[in-house]
Amino acid sequence: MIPKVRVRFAPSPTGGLHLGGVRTVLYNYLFARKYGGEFVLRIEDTDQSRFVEGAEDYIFNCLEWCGLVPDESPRHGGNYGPYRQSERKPQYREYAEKLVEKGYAYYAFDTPEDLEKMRNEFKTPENPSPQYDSKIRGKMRNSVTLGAEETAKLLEEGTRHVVRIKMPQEETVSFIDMIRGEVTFDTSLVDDKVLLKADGMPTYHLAVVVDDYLMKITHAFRGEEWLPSAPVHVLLWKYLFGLEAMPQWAHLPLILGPNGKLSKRDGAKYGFPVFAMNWTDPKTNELTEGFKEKGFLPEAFINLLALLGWNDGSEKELFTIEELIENFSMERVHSGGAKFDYEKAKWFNHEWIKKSDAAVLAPQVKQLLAENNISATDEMLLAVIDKVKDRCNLLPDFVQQAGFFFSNPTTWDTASVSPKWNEDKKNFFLTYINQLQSATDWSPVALETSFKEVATTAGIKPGELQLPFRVMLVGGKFGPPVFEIASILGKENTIQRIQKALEVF
RNA sequence: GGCCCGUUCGUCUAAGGGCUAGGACACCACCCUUUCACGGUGGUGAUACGGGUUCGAAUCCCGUACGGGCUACCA
Repeated sequence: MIPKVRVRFAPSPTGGLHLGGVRTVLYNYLFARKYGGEFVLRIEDTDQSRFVEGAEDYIFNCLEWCGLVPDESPRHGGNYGPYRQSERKPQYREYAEKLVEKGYAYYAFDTPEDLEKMRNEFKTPENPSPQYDSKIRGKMRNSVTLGAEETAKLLEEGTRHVVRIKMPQEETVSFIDMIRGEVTFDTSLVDDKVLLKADGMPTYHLAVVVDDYLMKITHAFRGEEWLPSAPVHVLLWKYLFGLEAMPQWAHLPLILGPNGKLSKRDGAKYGFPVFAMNWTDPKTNELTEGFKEKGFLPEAFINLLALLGWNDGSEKELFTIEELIENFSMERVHSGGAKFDYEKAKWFNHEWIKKSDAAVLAPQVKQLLAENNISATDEMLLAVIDKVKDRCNLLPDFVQQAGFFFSNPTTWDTASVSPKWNEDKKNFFLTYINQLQSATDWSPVALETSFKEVATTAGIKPGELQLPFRVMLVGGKFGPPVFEIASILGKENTIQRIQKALEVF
């Protein structure tokens, strides 16, 4: 029987959720949905010193906004809980001790000062960062050097200690990565990573293996930055549960910023967001803007992230989440890192705004307008959104593109009008107002027809009058075709705007 | 420094030995439009380098260069 696909996303709740994290969630989610499996969210909070208030709530909010809701999590429950590693603390020690018993790990009593001393002592230009490895192991205070008796005594006395994996000498560890194929490591070159910390909490290395096993994870996806420690995890699987039970790994390529790996600390300093949603650091109160607040649609955000490192082999670029689920495959994930291109990201959003129904956009647009003290009437709003959404890349663009429909201009781009403004043109508009007063057909076509008739009668080229007309109605040189604007504005408001502008020009 | 991963237009990528290396974003030009967009047409622009293997290499192998990641009792 083929086991049911189970995947997990395991963030540490230490701050904002960035692009790469969301993409990892997305690939997990797509994979789980595609194969009818389950998507688990596990909180990796084994480092209590890095606990950040509100970070877990924030992660859930981001996932909800993205529409990537887990099947199992601290919030959603499930049969493999608890889903916070801090709440699973007791069981890790058991596995760590089992490893020590079998000779695959050992107790180490070195203090942080001892470690620092060791690093300084062995640091050379050729080896700037000495590792606690098989060569150094024999020179430190641990159960390998101290012997059974002394070790037992220290343990008895409650001496602070950690458990380290004893990396074997000159063994080759390899595994098949779903994206990269076979990856090979020489164990002699990997250090004796700490598995259980002095406070009794596991490190990531122990926790990820134990929990993936206990939670019956079948496929483990994570960022490429984990590749160097993969041999440790493979060995732990071998020692503890057997390689047959190990999930299939896929190490996702990194998403790069202008200067390498996009990290949480980069915030918005590149001129584009890196977090899914606004994040305020509770300690410094520093706010980092998110894609949501910047005006991205979640569908667009998901779409652009999916295509950053993956494609379906065709030239299709716009995908709904359903289409992504159907077409996704880990084998088609590109192995090289991808530099994030904000211009293209905006293009994706533009495309999604264009294909979204006005009714879907309406609540958000209304909110945005309200924030700018413009109250939009519902009757007009849908028509307006349909007219202007082609020219909006980000949601806030609607403020400029749609705002003038609901509030009369208070400033006018007179610089574009004045140079060619004259009495004849003013008279034209006076005449046109009269014409409009008695108009019964208020369609764009009718408005344009009468506009041209009056212009021709006055002996002025209609084209020369359109720009002033636009500035009268809009305030500036932007917006949809001018007669469509007038049509939506209605008779009273259109005439009112012309009269007002005539006083200013 | 060591280890690991990677390398096709400026950017994201297609082409799993075989036509003039395709598409998208961005950029430029033209068309449409007497605003700005949308749309349409066209254009500039890439296989890092050197060796092999092969009738034939972007594709397979080796080396070099470059880029990235890791090198914590962080994840």
